[in-house]
Amino acid sequence: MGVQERRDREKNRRRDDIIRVTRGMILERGVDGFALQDVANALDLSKGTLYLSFSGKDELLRAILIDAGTEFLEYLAARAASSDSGLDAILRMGRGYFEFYNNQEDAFVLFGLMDHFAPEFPFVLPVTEDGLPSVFVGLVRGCLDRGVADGSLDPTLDPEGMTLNIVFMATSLVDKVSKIPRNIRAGMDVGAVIGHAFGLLARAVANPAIPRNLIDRSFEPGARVDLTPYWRNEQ
Amino acid sequence: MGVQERRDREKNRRRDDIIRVTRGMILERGVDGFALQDVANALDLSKGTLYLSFSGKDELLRAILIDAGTEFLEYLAARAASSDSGLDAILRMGRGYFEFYNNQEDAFVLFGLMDHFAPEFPFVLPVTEDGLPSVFVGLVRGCLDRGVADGSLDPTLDPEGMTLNIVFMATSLVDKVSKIPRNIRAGMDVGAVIGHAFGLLARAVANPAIPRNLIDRSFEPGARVDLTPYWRNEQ
Amino acid sequence: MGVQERRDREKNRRRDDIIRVTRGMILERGVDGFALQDVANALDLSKGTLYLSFSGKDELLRAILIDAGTEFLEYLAARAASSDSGLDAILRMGRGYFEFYNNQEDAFVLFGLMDHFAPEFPFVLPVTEDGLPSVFVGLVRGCLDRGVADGSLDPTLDPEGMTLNIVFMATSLVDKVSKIPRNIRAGMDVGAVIGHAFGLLARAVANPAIPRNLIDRSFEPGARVDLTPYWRNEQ
Amino acid sequence: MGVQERRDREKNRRRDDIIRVTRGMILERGVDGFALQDVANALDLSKGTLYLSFSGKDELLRAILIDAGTEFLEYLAARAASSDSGLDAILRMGRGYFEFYNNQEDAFVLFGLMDHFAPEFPFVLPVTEDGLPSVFVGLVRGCLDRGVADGSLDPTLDPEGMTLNIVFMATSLVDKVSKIPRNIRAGMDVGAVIGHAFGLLARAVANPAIPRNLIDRSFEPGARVDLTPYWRNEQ
DNA sequence: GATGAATGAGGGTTCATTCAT
DNA sequence: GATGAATGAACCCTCATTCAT
Repeated sequence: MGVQERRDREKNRRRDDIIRVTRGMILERGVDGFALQDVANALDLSKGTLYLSFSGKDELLRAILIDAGTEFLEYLAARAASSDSGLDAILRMGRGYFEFYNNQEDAFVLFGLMDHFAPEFPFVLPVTEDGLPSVFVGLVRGCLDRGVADGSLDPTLDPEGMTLNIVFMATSLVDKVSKIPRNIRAGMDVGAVIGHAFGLLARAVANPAIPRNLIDRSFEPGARVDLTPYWRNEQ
Repeated sequence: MGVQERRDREKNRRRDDIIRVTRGMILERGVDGFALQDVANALDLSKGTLYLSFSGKDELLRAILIDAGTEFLEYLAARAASSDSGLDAILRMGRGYFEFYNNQEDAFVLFGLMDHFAPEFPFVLPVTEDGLPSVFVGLVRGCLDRGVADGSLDPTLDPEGMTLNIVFMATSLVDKVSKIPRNIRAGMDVGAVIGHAFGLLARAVANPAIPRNLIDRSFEPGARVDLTPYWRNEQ
Repeated sequence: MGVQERRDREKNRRRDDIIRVTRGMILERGVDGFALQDVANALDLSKGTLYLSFSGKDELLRAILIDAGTEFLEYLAARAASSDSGLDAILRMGRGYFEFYNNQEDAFVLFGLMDHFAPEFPFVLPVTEDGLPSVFVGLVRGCLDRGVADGSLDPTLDPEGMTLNIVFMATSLVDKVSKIPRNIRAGMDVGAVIGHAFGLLARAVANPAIPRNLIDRSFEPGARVDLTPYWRNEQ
Repeated sequence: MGVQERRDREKNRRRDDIIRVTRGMILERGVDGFALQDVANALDLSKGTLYLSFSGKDELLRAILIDAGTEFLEYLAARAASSDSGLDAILRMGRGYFEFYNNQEDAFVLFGLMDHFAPEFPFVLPVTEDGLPSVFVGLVRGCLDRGVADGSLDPTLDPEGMTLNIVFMATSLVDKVSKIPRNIRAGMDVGAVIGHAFGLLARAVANPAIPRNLIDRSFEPGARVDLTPYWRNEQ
């Protein structure tokens, strides 16, 4: 009993070690920039040992990238869920993007590599695949639909088209950041860039009755701005 | 002399052939999806001959991607040059993005691969490298400075920070598009998505006195909207 | 003692399980088509456990193939033993071949793989090795000697040379059948082909005074033909 | 001109070298008993160089085995073609088997490996594949049909069934021989064994009016026996 | 006795690059 | 200048076997 348990723990630890080292190599040298031999060496393992935890390089990469993607999307979904209007959900997701980058830079970057690794599942596609893409697309679409219904978003909005645009832009930013070499990234305020971009998006979809500067302000860290009066009046 | 000249012409033609074929292969199969042998075969050349025009695969790829980048940036620079205000320059560049994609999709896509291939020259960096990046950065910066000076842009704008943001977002979109597989791209109105994104950017930087819907309208194909009255009044 | 006994029984059962599963895999995928891991998985054992019963893959395969060979040869030996003349013994062994194939196709096929796996003990060799070969060779040789002595076989026969020929041809057929993929084998009347071949052999070695058609007839299933009058007369 | 020619010659020589060495290794150690590295080493080449002549191990093996098979079948076809009756054709092919073995032992042996290597084309199948199998099957079938028509073969013969039997037996012998290790083979009169087997086959299919001993005699090396009177009388 | 993680040698294949011709 | 044969390092992957637990 204890033996089995310990073995599982060891196995998980091994798996985690491999993932950790590989994550680092992906971030450092890119998906094609390292060999399994490198991973094995870094862990003082033989190459064959890696195959006990993963069926091959493919699965290893997928595991890492999908993990990162899932982590990211779950974070965003949680943010959106705790909102009280469609606009609020959009704003929260936007801030989430920003905050997630600052806290989990690596996962954010890895998330951006998904398309490179699995271009057959581009996140911009509104197609229903049995994978993560639809999660993000569905997430954004849900916020827009909700916002149009509750009046917090521009009533003339085309939810379907705008979903595509937002997803496209959001994932573009992620992709972009994922390809900036670490050392250069360190010298940039990437978080601020991302925040700005989402500020723009919010302004584009909000109910026009809401003063734009309030939207901008709501993106400032720790801000607590109540926008409801503006659009509730309109209803 | 005539002999020398002809030799040079031949050499250039050879070089162009190689570039042309390789471009196609990059677009079709990706940067890592083809071998030099494929290029040689397609041109009925021997593999070794390629090394007479390029010092290796690396240089070949660089040449192609930088060509594409140059072509793209020159197009944008020409658009910006023929403007009569900073805002107009921004709008022209935005429309240029849109139009260039529709007319020169390939170059647009290849431009987007630059970062993937040469991440040491990311376009987002405002640093002055001896390469293209500074061209784009300088281009955008010039428009913003001009617009702030002539009143067509938001006077409260921080030109340096906003340059970074715009370049970042613009190149993000390009990168993103460059990674969508051709067949999927064909089913999307990518041009429209790009157009939307730049519409948002323009709204963000324009002088607030200008009605937003006029800015939007100015992005419609073939539009001729005169925005000058609004900001000239303000001055 | 009881404990020891039970342990032995368990050990034998384990060994038999391994052999059974491996047999199936050999027949299904060929000698090189499976890994020890597959065997272990099929039995819910660990790979290492297999080494408690067998010193390695080699010994395991040997055991299986030799088992199959032994089973086959014992069957033939029993058939030959219950005969009342050399010719009868040959005929019985021939029919035995045929019948064994129909009843124990798998063992027959595995028997044929012996040479492939252990070509150093080819069954055709009349040499006395410390293995099975000599059993078959001795079996056939015994029948021929007996038949020459009792007059049922062609008196001009060279027992030594003919033994070689018969063993060679008989094992050739077995080998051949063992390499026909199962699905194709299912569509052929392999038993009939084998029966024909042995009919030919019997005709070749019988006392010429015996009408050939009677020999043929004696190969028909369930036939009871008394050939003794013909050669007894001759004596 | 001369350059191209010489290059081709060199290339062919290289290819032939590889084939020669590989043939030896197949005969010595079996199809699975050697690695491309061994071949490369034996020729003082790098492993990669082999890929200039063959697309992989598969193609190399196929080339060798199919070459051997073609050579063998063409030899037999030529023998059969120069016959003056169905029986004669059978006898000639039989002697051809025998002679080919003595003269071209290696090709004979390699021919026998075809099934092992490409079991999807077993020679025993009368199916019409676009490959060698049908050649041999068709060859034998043609002889039988001819012999039944001209009276030299047993008129009660079932050509279709007998074709299968003969092909089966003939290829069985080839297979068998191909698996005997070279050193052991050297101590056996394999040619004689093969000759005997075909003698039996001939006796089985010949017109019964022909004395069997004459058939036997016709298999002796250099024999010139006219069997026509016997079956011509019957007609 | 049983486990299964770990090994490590080896296999086939690809490809950018070199260099004698 | 042009060739293309040759290289050799790398890469991913498989698997029989060992051994500490």
